[in-house]
Amino acid sequence: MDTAESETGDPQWDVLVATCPSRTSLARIANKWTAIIVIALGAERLRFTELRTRVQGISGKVLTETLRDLERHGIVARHAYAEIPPRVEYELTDLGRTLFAPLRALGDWAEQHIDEVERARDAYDDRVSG
Amino acid sequence: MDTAESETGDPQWDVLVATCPSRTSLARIANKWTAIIVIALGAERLRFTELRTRVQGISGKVLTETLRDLERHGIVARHAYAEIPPRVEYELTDLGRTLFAPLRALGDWAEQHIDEVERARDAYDDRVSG
DNA sequence: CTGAATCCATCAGGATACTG
DNA sequence: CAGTATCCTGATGGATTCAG
Repeated sequence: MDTAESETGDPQWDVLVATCPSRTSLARIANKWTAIIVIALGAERLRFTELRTRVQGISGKVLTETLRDLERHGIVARHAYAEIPPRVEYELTDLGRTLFAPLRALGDWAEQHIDEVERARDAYDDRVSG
Repeated sequence: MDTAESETGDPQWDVLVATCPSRTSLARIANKWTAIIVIALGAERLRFTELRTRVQGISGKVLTETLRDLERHGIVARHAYAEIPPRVEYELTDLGRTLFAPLRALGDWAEQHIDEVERARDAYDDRVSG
């Protein structure tokens, strides 16, 4: 191992390469809201408002926009029911489910290493301002 | 399994919770440039210009700023040598190395699922504009 | 309830020029 | 070489209001 372009071919598709289309894809998934939304939808299919409740702190506008774009990228599926009042449910697609583990891992990292990160941050700020 | 707060305790540190400090942390790591930089540094310690060359498309300013913040979060270590011309090398800290696998996984995902994503995008755009 | 539309503040990030 | 300092633009994202 392991520069990842060793024997499978396609060395041109490398996120380090600026022109690589996977860059666009990475920009979409390596994102705070994407991560949190995919994590929230990992457990269960949710309707708009439930989702908004779980993903605390997100505005309706941003949730809508992010969901639209995730839908466009084939990561989330949108199910609208012609009822009154309207009901719209969101769930991960098969593709989206393959993304759950990596993003959940990222969320876990953030949760598990909080202390170390905060200590590092305090130490750094001391070094700089102190 | 597995809502992850099952038996280890600390259910309050959940990225879904807006006030959770891990949010800040997640925002820092779930980011395009962070992912690419950590991936680039995963293989080897690099000096500024080498890094800038590998992380194609990043401006000097953004690279500097991102590295500073990663240093502050304890993810990257900066080694400056008092030489002329100056030499500064960056490498992942121990903490940063624990972040490599999750972010590399995200990069791999982007590279491996490019085709599916692009197909989904085309289909979506057809549905909308067509 | 879902979400489109609008307005507005903030910020990410690029270009350029300059310094030790 | 490795930055810092400015300036500037477009994107991000929050708040609010309105509509189906």
